[in-house]
Parts: sequence; structure tokens; C-alpha cells
Amino acid sequence: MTTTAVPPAAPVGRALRGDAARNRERVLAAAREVFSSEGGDAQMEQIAKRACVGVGTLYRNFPTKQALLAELGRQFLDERIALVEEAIADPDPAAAFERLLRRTAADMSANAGLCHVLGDLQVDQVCPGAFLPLVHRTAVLLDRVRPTGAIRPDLTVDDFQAIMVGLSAALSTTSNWELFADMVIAGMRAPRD
Amino acid sequence: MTTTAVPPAAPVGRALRGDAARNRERVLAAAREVFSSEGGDAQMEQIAKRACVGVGTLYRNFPTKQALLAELGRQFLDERIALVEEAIADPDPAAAFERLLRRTAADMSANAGLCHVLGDLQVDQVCPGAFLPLVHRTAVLLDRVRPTGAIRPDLTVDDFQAIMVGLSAALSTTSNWELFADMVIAGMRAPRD
DNA sequence: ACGTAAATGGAAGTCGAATTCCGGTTCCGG
DNA sequence: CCGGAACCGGAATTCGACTTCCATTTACGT
Repeated sequence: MTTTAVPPAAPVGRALRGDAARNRERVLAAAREVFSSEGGDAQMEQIAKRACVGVGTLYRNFPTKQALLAELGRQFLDERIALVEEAIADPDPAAAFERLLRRTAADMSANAGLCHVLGDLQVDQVCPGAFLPLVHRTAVLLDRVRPTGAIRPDLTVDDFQAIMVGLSAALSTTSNWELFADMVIAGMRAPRD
Repeated sequence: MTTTAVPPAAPVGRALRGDAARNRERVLAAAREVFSSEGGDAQMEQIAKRACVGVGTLYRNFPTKQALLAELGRQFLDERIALVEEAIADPDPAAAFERLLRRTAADMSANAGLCHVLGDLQVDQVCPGAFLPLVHRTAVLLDRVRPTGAIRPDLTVDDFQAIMVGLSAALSTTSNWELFADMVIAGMRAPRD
């Protein structure tokens, strides 16, 4: 029962002052853009500039570059989890699963750079265990899909995670996500003897 | 007719003295190991230590960290090209192609870290056009394979390259290269309507 | 409108890692 | 076995990026 009490990047304190909150969002948005195009070693100053903010402001919101990355990762993971949850709830697991994969490929393609960075461990480094919820829910989904024959029986959650890492890397090279979604779906399907 | 005259990392000069050559190899081997396990931001000093050599020696052979990476990349590309050439020469293109993929997955898995680093552009950054020969020969191979139906007709060389990037990323997460080779092969196969 | 706590920006400090330098050591032809 | 050119090691330097700091400005309750 490890209640993962990850210290939020924007701790508790009290409510932010009106415009401070606005700046925080500006920074987050800028960070997404810059990391996405420049990769994980983009410079803090560049992010600050893009957000029309001084580096000081940036550091008041996120004590560290890693913390900033972690927050982006956390948000991304949350979206993923919500989508997986949705698929689990769907009465037609196979169809929902396929839809989820297409959606995921599209999302990854949209900001491929960032996904690639996040994939190269960063999130899990800063908030250990941040991936666990996603992994658990994905396991549930896979268990529901397996009986339909849409995936090979020996495919584990870890294999699936590895596929996602690969997909994200591939999509940072090409923009043809539909093709890659197709190929991933076909590749995971049980081989006909 | 761009005769890619890439300046070799170990220029021409004259022949190296007996033991200097030995050290050069030691460094290359150490670099492969260290980059492979530590990723692209491994430290030069660590490589030197692993090679039982001072950093000075390291820098005499490779003027820059990038140059060192580039040399590793060049060697890797050469191996790849040789293998592709072999597959082209094979009378049974489909079988040869599949064998090549399995072999590639195994190689990538063997030193996944390094492949991942090289995939994140580095080589092409230092010796622009270093990839071209591989791409050209791969295109030839694909042209020979397509008629056999082993790959979907719309798969371009660039798509294939992207798949390789994805594969290498996936294999830096898992060690089950056989599964991934299977899935890639299945994914590339033409979809049955 | 005023006072004050909250927020700002960007110059300056810090620190880690790449690269340089050179006095000492090792090969190798004669 | 000698001389000197080629090579070596690793301390010292350089450089670039993150992070800190504080004088100044801004938002907002009264």
C-alpha cells in the first residue's frame, strides 16, 4: 500500500496570485514546445525567453530543470491513464484497444520530441513509481483484450511499454503516424501458424 | 556525384607507432562499452579510465567527443552496409531480408545503449551524409523484396529507417529481441484484406 | 489611493565536464 | 645500446549551463 505521495512540482503553499498562475501556465507551455523541438538538453534560458519570463520566475515555479520535466511527464501520464481507463470501460475491448493505439500514435506524433525525451527515463527518475499506475491499468486492459485474439497471448505489459517507447522514437523521425499505428497493431496481433 | 570525402577521425598522417595503434583500439572498445551502458552523456574521463589510458591519449586520437561518437557510428554503419549487401546478393530475397532483420535486432540488443545514442542523430551531425550509402543500398534491397510480398507495397526506405530507430529504442528497454524481431516482421508484412 | 506581501527579471555565482598543455616516458631505426 | 621523435598521463584551464539572489515592480485587500 505505498501511497505514492509524490511532492507536486507546485507544492501546496497557498493559492498563487492571479498573474503568477498565468505565468506558470506560460512556462509549462513554453517548456513543452522547446523540449519538443530541441530535445531534453534545451536550455532553461530559452524556455524562459519563449515564455516571456525571466529565469527567476521559471525557477520559482520549478526548483529544477528535472522538476519541470517531471511535471510535464506527470501531465502526460495522466492523459494516458484517462485514455486507458476509457478503453477498459468500453464494451468492445478489441476495438477500443485499436482506437487507443491510433490515438496514442497521433498524440505522440503531435509532440514527438517531448515524448522521446520523456521516454528516455526522466519522469521515473524524479518521481519514482510515477509509471506504476499507468502500467497497472494497462495490464488490466491487456487482460481484457487478450481473449479477443487481437494481441498475441505472450505479450506482457512490459513488452507493451517497450513497444510504446519504440513507437515514440520512430515517430520522432517520421510524421506518418497512421502507417506506424497500423504496423504496431499488425505486429502485436497473434501470428497465424 | 558527391564523392563523400568524409575526413576520417584518424586522419592520414603517417602510420601510428606500434603501441599507439593498440591504444587507439583500446579506446574505441572502451568507448563502445561505456557509451553503451551510460548513454551518450558518458564522461570522457570514464572512457579513458576504462581504456587504461590518460585523457590526453584519448584526445590525441579523437579531437572531440563528437568525433569519437562519429567514428563509432561510422564503423557501425559499415557493418550494416556489409550485411545489407549480403542480403541483396542472396537468391531468396524474402528469406534473406527476414534473416537480416533478426540479425539486426540481435546486434542492436547486444549494445542497445550505443545504438540508441547513435540513433539520436550524432553521426549524421558530424559527417553529413554518412547515412546515404546505407540508405541507398537498403532501397535496393527493399526493391528486391517487395515483389515477394514480404513487405507492404507502400513501405518506403524512410519508413524502414524509422522502424529501425524505433526498434533500437525498444530494445534499449527490453532484452527480448526475438519477440521484437517477430513483431517488426509481422508489422511490415502486407495487411491481408 | 495606499501599503505590503507576492512576484519579477536578469546579472552574477557555481559547478561539472570537455579540452589543452607540457614535463616525463617509451618505442624503434641504426 | 643510443638519440630523438612519437607518445603518454593527468593536473590545470576553459567553457557553458544550471541555479541563486536581491533590488525593483506589481497585484490586490481595505
